[in-house]
Formats: sequence, structure tokens, C-alpha cells
Amino acid sequence: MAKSTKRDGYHHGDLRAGLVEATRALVEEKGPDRFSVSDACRVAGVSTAAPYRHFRDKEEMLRAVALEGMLRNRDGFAAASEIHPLGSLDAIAAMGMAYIAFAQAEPGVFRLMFGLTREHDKDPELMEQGRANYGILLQHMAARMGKEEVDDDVAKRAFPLWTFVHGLSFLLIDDKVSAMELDLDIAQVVRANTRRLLAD
Amino acid sequence: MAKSTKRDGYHHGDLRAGLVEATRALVEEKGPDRFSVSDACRVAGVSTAAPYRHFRDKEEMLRAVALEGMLRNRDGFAAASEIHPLGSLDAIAAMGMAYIAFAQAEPGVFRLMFGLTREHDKDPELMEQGRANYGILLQHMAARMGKEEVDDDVAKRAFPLWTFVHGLSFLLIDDKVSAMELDLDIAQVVRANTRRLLAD
DNA sequence: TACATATGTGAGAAACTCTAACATCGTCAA
DNA sequence: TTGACGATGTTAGAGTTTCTCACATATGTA
Repeated sequence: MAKSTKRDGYHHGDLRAGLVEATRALVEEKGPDRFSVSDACRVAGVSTAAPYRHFRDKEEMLRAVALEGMLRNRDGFAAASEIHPLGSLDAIAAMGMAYIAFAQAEPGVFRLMFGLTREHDKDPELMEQGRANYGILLQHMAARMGKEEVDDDVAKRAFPLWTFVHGLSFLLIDDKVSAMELDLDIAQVVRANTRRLLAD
Repeated sequence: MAKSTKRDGYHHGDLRAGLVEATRALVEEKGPDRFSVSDACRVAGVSTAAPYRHFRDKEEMLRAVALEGMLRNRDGFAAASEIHPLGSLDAIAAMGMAYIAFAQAEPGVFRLMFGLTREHDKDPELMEQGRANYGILLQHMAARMGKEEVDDDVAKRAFPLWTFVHGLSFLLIDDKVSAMELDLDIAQVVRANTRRLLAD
């Protein structure tokens, strides 16, 4: 039965994948700061020394989850961008909603994908994936501005859109929206302000 | 010489304040996730059991720093809002810049003020301060819209402005701006997009 | 088959959070 | 003035955690 996450004897089968999944689940359940390697080991059913055959340290386990999240996020992002015309307000707003939906569905992983530790910036793979995601938005923006190629102007007009949905995502998962007693229709907020940010 | 942070004998003088300051410095130096109570004790020059006379746990120490940051942030925020006419683009953009400047000056504390843990939401004092800060923006927005009182419409028009500078703050401190090879004049970005978000 | 390599285990060192019992200091009522 | 008490510090230590080291077991290849 090929490789599986199920234990089969002395060896695990695919412990790396098993640990990444356990880590993802625990990060989501308890929050990134309450995650422990030992917990992941308990879930995966291995000793606490086992992970160190596959990851340099705890940090690297979390980075693996962040990277996997970035890839998964890209799917939703790309899908949203493709159901509307290139460069349309509909397409751009849909991408924003996909970004926010991911943050709300997996706040733990989302937090991991950004911020949590400065070492993430040094991870070239993670950075590359982030750039690829942003690239999709850039394509739409270039089309909208009637340009063949993505240039600095395009990048500078696209950036505020990212900024906006990024900030909204954090305010939502940190519960600031309800704390301020705001009763918002998120889709409406995204669409209206995307339109404003695109205006000129 | 009244209360001081300096050690004077068996007792410390004002250990609570000393620990908050040590915690703030360490959070800024190493990041919130690398902070340890023991480190703070070493800096303050007390035993590792001492903090528990003043704080329930590590979490509460960090919350104290977040609250103190929120108060300090408010000073800059209020100051920025007062040097320009009530409700003017200048005033609102200046407040945005103050917000971002704080994040860049104290990224560790800024991260603490939002997110890091969900327990923060339950801290009524912290929530109250956050609301007070947001209230300053609401005043300007109400004036701009020619209203006497802050109502739902005002809150809904102000919210995107917060969202925008909040997102920009995080992208800056997480180094995403340089990672995407964007060379931005932040003041320019804030002003241009604040104007767009206010338009209609 | 036999050897090299990959992947798991158990034991333990070092650090950390937090508690419990005890020590010291300041203060206020008698 | 004094002495009891509450506030605030210390020492010792239990329990958890990260990570390393030596050793065990599985897998693949000559």
C-alpha cells in the first residue's frame, strides 16, 4: 500500500509528511506560539527525537507548514483569478476575498506564513512562493493598465491592494472587527475599497 | 529618592516597572517568541520566582508590555492628529504615518499589541485602549463627513483606512516590501491611498 | 549475503515556567 | 516604641520542553 502516514513497524513510512500534517493541525488548534514538537510527536506516534532526522529544529517544522500553506493558498488565489476577466475589478476583488478566506479558514498557518519569526525572510523557498502568489495579482494589474509587461508602475499600483487585504485579514483573525463593534459585509468592504484603490 | 528601578537591598524598589521595561527591551531585541521570563529576571537582577508576585504568568507580562505600547502609541497618534485641521487629508495621513512609524520603531511591541495570542482579546483594558486610539480617527472622519456624532456610517468609512495602514505596517516589519523589490516612498504611498480610500 | 545509509529509539543535558516553603522588609495599631 | 502582618523577595524543586548522542533497526545495492 505504498507510502502512508500509518505506522507499519519500526519505521513510520513517511514521517516527514506525518509531522508536517501534525504540526499544521496543532498550530491551527492551539496557535503557533503554543505549538510544541513533543505534541507533534505524540500525534504522529514517534519518539521526541525522531523529528530531528527530518528537520533541523522546531523552527524548520513550522517553516515547512508555512510553505505548504503558501502553496495551498496559491491554489485558491489562482482559481479566484481565473473565473473573471484578466484585469477586471471582479477578478481582483475575488483574489482579495480568496486571500481573506484563507486567513479566516487557517489563521494559525496564515500567521506562520507571515511574521512569526524573522528567519522566514531568509527562507528563499518561502520567499519565492510569496513572490509567485503576488505575481498573479501583478498580471491582472498589468492587463488593467494596458501594459505588456509587469514594470515598476504596475507593481506600485498593485501593492496597495495587497496591503489592504493583508491588513483586513489580520484585523479579522485578531477579532478587532468585532471588538470595534463593526458589523461588516466583508465581500462588500473588499469590493468597494478595491474599486477605490484602483481609481484615478 | 522615592521609587526607583535600582536595587537597594533585599527589595527591589519597583520590580513591576523594572520587569515591564526589561520585557519590552527583550521583546524588541529577540522578538516576542524568543522572550523568556528568565531573561527578564537576569536583566532586572532578581530570582526567577520574583515576577510571579506581580504577574500571573508570562502571558500577563507580555500583555503589560502591549498595554504600555498601546498608550505610548496613542501619544504619537494624538499628536499627529492635532497638527492638522480636524477631518483634513493631512491629519488623516499623518495619523497613518504615526501608526506605521510606531510599528517600524517597535516591531516587537507592535506584534504584541495585535495577534500574538488570542487571550489579548479578553483583556478589557487593552481592548479599551485600542478603541480609544481608533476613536481619534473616528472623530476626524465624522468631521470630514459633516456629522456631529460618530455613527455607523462614519465607522464604516474609517475602517478601511485603519485596515490599510495596519496591513502596510505588517508588510513593512515582515520585510515583504523589500522582498518584493519594491522601492516605495512610504509617506507618498500612505497619502495617495488614503486619498483614494476617502474618495467618492 | 554483507555493508552502507537512512530512519527510528532511549537516555539525558540544559533551559524554561511555575509552585511551595521560607526570609526579609515596611507599616500601622496598640 | 514595638511587634504582628502583609507585601515582596529567595531557594529548591517538579514537570515540560528542545535538542544531542549512542545505539537499534530497516532498506537498498554491490
